[in-house]
Order: sequence, then C-alpha cells, then structure tokens
Amino acid sequence: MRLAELSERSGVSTATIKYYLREGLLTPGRQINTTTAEYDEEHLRRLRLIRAMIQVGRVPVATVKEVLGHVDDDSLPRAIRLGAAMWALPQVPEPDQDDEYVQAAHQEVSALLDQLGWENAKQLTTISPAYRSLVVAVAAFRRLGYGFGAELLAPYAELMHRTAVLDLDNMETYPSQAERIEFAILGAILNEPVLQALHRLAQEEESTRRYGFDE
Amino acid sequence: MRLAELSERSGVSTATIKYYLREGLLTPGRQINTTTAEYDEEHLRRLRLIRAMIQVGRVPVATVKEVLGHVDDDSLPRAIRLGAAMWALPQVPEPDQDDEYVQAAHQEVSALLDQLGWENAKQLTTISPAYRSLVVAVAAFRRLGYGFGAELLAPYAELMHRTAVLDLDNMETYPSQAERIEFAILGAILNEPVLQALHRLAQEEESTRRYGFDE
DNA sequence: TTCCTTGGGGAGTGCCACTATCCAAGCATC
DNA sequence: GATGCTTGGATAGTGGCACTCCCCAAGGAA
Repeated sequence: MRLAELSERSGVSTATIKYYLREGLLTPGRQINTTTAEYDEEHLRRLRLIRAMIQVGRVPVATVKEVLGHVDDDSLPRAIRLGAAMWALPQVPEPDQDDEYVQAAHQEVSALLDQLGWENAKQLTTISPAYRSLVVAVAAFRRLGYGFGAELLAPYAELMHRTAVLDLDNMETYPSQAERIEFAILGAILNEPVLQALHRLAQEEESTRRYGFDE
Repeated sequence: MRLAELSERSGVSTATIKYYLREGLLTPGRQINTTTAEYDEEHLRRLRLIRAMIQVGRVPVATVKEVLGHVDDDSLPRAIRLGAAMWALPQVPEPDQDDEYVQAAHQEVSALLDQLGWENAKQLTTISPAYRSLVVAVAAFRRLGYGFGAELLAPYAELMHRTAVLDLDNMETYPSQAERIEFAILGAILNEPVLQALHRLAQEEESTRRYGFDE
C-alpha cells in the first residue's frame, strides 16, 4: 500500500502522515525506489492508534512518540514497559512544594493510601505522576475552601480500585503479550474518556432522577 | 485590594490578570479613579476558580468564560444552569455519522443505556456531549479491533453511576444554592482529574499486586 | 515527450495563552 | 514641586503546537 492508500484507509491526510513520519511517530515504509515506499497493515494499525491517542485521548504528539517508544522497547519487562508508557502520559504541572495547600493535600492523600492499605502505591508517592496529579487537584479544592479529605476521597478510591480490577481482568482475556500491552495502553488512554463520559452521563441521569428536568 | 495584591495573593502575574480582564473572565474592579481599581475577596476567589479550571481541568480560556457565564446567569433554574455549564466543557470533536464504526458504537451505547435503565440519559442521546464522547471512544476501540460492547461497558457504567451518587450526595451537604452550583462545577471539572489520578494509582496498585514490581 | 504522482523537506499558517512594552494619569515622598 | 512608582488600558509580540502548503527531483504511464 502506498502513501495515498494509507491516507484514504485511515482518513488522515497525506500531509499529516508525512508530518508523523518526520516526527518519528510512524516508522518509514519499505523503500521500493527513490520515489515510492510500501506501507502495510501494521502501519495502518499504528496510524489508527496514533489518531485515537491524539483525538480521543488529547495526547500531544511528542508524548505519543514517547509512549510508543516504550511500547516498542522489547528490552524492558512488561510491567516496566507499561508503567513507562503510562507515566509518559500528560500530567498536571509540577506543584509548588512550598505552597501550604499542596503540603496539606500531600498529608491527606498519604493518609488516604494508608487507610486504603495501598502499600504498593504508597511506595511510589515520590515519583508517580498520578500521585502528583491527585495532590494538585486536592490542593485546588482546598484553596477554594472546599474540604476534600481522606474521608470523602476513600469511597471514590474504592470505586476506582474496582474499575482497575475490571481493566486488568479485561486485559488478561487477551492471549498475546503484544495485544495485552497495546490493550493496556489503549485502556489507559481511551478508557479514561470512556469513564469520563459514563460519569457525566450518570450525573445527568442521577440529577434528573433527583431534581427532574427543571426546577 | 489593588491589582498587585490580587496578583500576589493568587500567584498569577498582573499581565495575566489583565489578560483575563480583557477576555471577560474576570469582572473589572470597582473604579476609584482613572488609574486605580479596587478588587475584593470575590475577585480572588473567582481568579482561583479560573486557575483551577485552566491548570487542573485543562479547560480553554474561551470555555472558562462560557462556563462562568452560565454559573452567573441567575435567570436560569439550577438544573439548567448546571447542565449548561457542564455541556460547555470541552468535548471530543463531532463524529462522522457515516462512519461504520461510529454507527456500530451508537448501537452499542444505546443498548447499554436500555440495559441499565437510564431512561433520562436515553432521552438526551441526540444532544448530550457526554453521549457523543462515549460513542467516539467506543468507535475508536472497535476501529482497532478491540471489542468494547455493552457487556464490557455495563460494569464500568455501574461504578460510574455510584460515583455520580457520591457527587450529588456531597453537593447536597452544602446549604446555599450558590455554593452548590460552584461545588457542582468544581465537581465536574476538578473531580475528573481526581478520579483519573485515583484510577491510575489503583491500576499501579493492582498491577503490582498481581505481577510484582518486575516480571 | 508530456504529464501525473511519489516521497522528502522547508517554510508558512492559525490558534492559543500568555507576555512585553508603551502610555498618560495619579499618588506619595522628599 | 520634582521625582519616582504604580495604576489601568491598549497594542504588539512570543513560543508552542499541530498541522498544511508548496516546491522539488525522480519515476512511471500515456
């Protein structure tokens, strides 16, 4: 398949595909001669994955490259590859450690992990981007005068733990390592929009049940 | 309080505050004379809300303006104000209705709502941005060859419904309408990063429990 | 021979969230 | 009353990002 066909089957313009090639998101096709290159189904698949990450997951191009680099790195064991890919995903900016709200949020989140017995996550507090994101968000709540301590967070964390169990159960239904890795990346990137959309739909449903369509 | 103090207490530069004033995100201070304006605690609070939306929620400036416009519109009943504010939040681009994957995803999501008995959400399918987001994400999964039908979505939806119940229960602990509205907006915007972070932390915890730190 | 298409590459575009600079007016201090 | 600072207002500029346009020389087709 040549560039034009790859473009047509993926719905991505040739100019954009060339851009992805330049940026190293997509491996070059098999060069037939100076003016022709041949692409295969794997290129199409990878291109669709890239589009899903960018359009649905709002992942920046540079981050997509980093994530795919980890996915393709056969030298790493699976758990590390997955973690590396996940941690490359966009995160909130580094919080100001001197900020009193950030410090208070840190205490609360740490207490939450103790309360939940998440021993493994606890070991990652200094490095995990997810932990940092959580601290920043809780600090933002506090700054605006709304409490969002461990007692309120715990039931949410419990529900999120159950979704994580579902995620991994689903992943384990795939037989091959390659599929599992890709599914896990997709799960991390596409599942979140799915959860977010379900959450908003559920909010609409529940608030209509409680308050009706108007008030 | 003057501009400089507002800047210092919020941690936002005066240049940026001026930009927000120009863009209409922040109402002008009380004009004392041609060269001085007085800001109050309400301005500081609003500014912090704006920063939380932009930095934690990644909401574009134009959207922040729209959301705040709905929040401040006293002419609308609460349920509508909330809905209007929520629906202004950034969403995935409009899906291509002719795309076969989008149509299949539409079927699946619709079947899911029937199965769950979400009658109210069902009525919103043609207009709700959350519904649209869900369809787009499910279509992206299918395009990559991973099934993500109603049978897999239902348990996630069940968990998301429970988080929505938590959201509304929390909201109802606030006595005043104004606080409830603001908390609900915050809940919509800041809660999602919180849920996302908890989800990723839970994934790290659970996958470490199953597979250990390396493999 | 003429024309079209190919891949490659550099430069340009449009949007966004600021950021920098300038200005005249005011107030505060010396 | 001169000096220096800050104020709000306005305009223009910056840097990043995700493309998008245009040109090129080489190859294949009519």
